[in-house]
Amino acid sequence: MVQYVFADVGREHGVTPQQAQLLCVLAGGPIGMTELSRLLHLEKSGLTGLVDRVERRGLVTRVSHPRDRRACRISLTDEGARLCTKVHEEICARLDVLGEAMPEADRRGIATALTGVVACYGP
Amino acid sequence: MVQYVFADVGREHGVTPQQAQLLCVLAGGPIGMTELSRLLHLEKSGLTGLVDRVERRGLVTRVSHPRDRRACRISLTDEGARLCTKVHEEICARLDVLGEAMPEADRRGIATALTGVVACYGP
DNA sequence: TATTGTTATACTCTATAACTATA
DNA sequence: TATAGTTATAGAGTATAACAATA
Repeated sequence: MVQYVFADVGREHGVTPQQAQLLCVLAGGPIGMTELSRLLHLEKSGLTGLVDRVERRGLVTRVSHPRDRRACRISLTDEGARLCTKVHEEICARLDVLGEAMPEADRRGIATALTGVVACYGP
Repeated sequence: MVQYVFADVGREHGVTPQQAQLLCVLAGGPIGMTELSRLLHLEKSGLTGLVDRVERRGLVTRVSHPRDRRACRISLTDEGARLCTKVHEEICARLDVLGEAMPEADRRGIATALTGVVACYGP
């Protein structure tokens, strides 16, 4: 259900789930291709195309690394950052609706437990 | 993380996440294309191709409806059922490992709360 | 030599629109 | 007319392998 919310909100803003995920990861600051491919569980070759398509829409740019001329870092443009914020807010709003079906105590319990799992096994 | 487990296990058995999901849905018994497209949040046109590819691998078959000659129902083959069981068990095993990071009480609390949410909003 | 990122290739997934056959 | 499913088309996602440039 979370995936469907992600896909629906993204589609309404003209981005695919993978593109939305890329934007969300970049919200924390620019990242290089190798690190991105690790975070997104994607081969670098596939990432090249994904970044190409999102760059073509003006949502990210490749910024060349000052000291390593092989490398680049992917950075959100202003438009990309705006879209990212909007999509993120909307996803959270719809997920909050799902959360209202359960008692406050359960919500907090789940948050705590899952935070622990992610801390152990997460990215 | 659940998605990654799903993808990893599927790949090790030669099926994509979407194909694995199709097999899992069919584990409950044969289903028609229209109903399947609703369950999988897929357009019928896309479903045709998905079923084609899985059928080509001998994991499902189209069974024609006895009374409505337009319709067919998709059914797991013996091989498909075997693969489905194996993949399902392996996914559960790996997710159990994640669950071990949290106390038994949390696990049960999450199961109960999420079951409630799915009952409200799920498929 | 190892690493960074890209290109080439081949499939798979997905949506839209137009279509066939049957009800 | 309405419904079940397919075909056609176009774009997007993904893995593998080979590659170029730089460290």
